Amino acid sequence: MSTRTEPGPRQRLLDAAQELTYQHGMGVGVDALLKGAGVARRSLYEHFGGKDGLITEVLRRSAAEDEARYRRTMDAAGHDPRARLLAVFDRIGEIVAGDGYRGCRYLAADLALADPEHPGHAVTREYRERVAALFAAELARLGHPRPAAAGDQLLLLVDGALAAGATRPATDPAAAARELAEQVIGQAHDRPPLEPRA
Amino acid sequence: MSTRTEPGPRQRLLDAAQELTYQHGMGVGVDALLKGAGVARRSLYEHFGGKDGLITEVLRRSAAEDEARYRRTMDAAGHDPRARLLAVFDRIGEIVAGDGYRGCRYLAADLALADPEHPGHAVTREYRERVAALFAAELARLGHPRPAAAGDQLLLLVDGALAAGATRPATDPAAAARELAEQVIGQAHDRPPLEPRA
DNA sequence: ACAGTGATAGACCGACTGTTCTATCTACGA
DNA sequence: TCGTAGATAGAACAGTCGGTCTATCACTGT
Repeated sequence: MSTRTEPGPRQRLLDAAQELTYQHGMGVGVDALLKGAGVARRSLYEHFGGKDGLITEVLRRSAAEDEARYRRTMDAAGHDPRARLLAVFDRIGEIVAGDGYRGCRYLAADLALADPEHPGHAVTREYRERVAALFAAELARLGHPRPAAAGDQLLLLVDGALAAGATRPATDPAAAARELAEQVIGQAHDRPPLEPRA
Repeated sequence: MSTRTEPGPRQRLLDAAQELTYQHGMGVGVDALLKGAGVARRSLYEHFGGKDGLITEVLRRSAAEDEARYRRTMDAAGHDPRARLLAVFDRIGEIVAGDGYRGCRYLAADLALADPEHPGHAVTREYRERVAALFAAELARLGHPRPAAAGDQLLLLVDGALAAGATRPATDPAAAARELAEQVIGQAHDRPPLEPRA
């Protein structure tokens, strides 16, 4: 009955945390999150149980958004699986060139959350599986002999490009990854099916 | 005159910090570092000026060690540039499969040190340039038409494999990266060979 | 009119942060 | 033997951490 004129504390908290954890890392203080959201301290603990809960929820929402973005980018590229996959790397080029780009949020989260039991890890893991499956589905449509393995390769290229985009932006990593992605995709056409299940 | 029977506080501090910052991230407390090194509090500030100085020095030393390791791995593979480059990916496969593997230390440092002015960033940046140059030199020996760009591609594959090794170890990312590295290296010849090597 | 609900502000907590300090001990050189 | 340098232990600093608490305000439906 609200959420129309104003987002409400929970939404504001998620929005602020999504932005602040990305810009300043997972180490941002609770106070900064509260001030950024304009929200009472108590609201955080009532809605998310604590900082870890908030972070996990931020990762979950980001992952859903980013997966949807992948799908939209691919859909905008038409029906040809090859064009759809390459469009991903073009999009990554834009993202990496953006002003506020500070590296892949999920990789940063996995590296920063030292505790392997942190629920955030499960979120990032499942997100990667979904993206890899997204790629594999296109490759399967192309008749690729190893769609799953090649999908993993594409995800590796994506992660590499996102990492290099943060550390060596001058080398145009998205274009470099795109070139290699073409090789991966090309294996669907002019390469014999090697071994089934390598 | 010393350093023979016992490493001395400075060395012990570097050793402990190298280990602890990798295992628990850059967020480890000073107390943990001191306890891990068995060193007095004051020694840290006399030798390194503070935690940031220690971290920077740890990155510097790690980078020197890892660059030397790259060279050793390549030298052990003989003289053929192709074999020397691929040996790197085989080595990464071993590293990633190791028990204590927790991701690339330099990428983690860049993502964790939110302050872009932190001196650690310069260390990691120069390290990556040296490694990329290392690759480019081998590619030039192979007569690759774009050794610098291809060296960047190999570094992207390395970073992607190291990242995926931390987040999706079951997908054998080193092998996936190695396959793509073969494509990069293969461009040195007039015709892309396309001969499956797996 | 009134209780219920959810949000607010902000004091407060113990634990921990990086840092500075004094004081003591030990080893080496003059 | 004495002085100095370097290392030690550990108290203490102000600040921040994540989290709990009380109290107040605004809105809602009955």
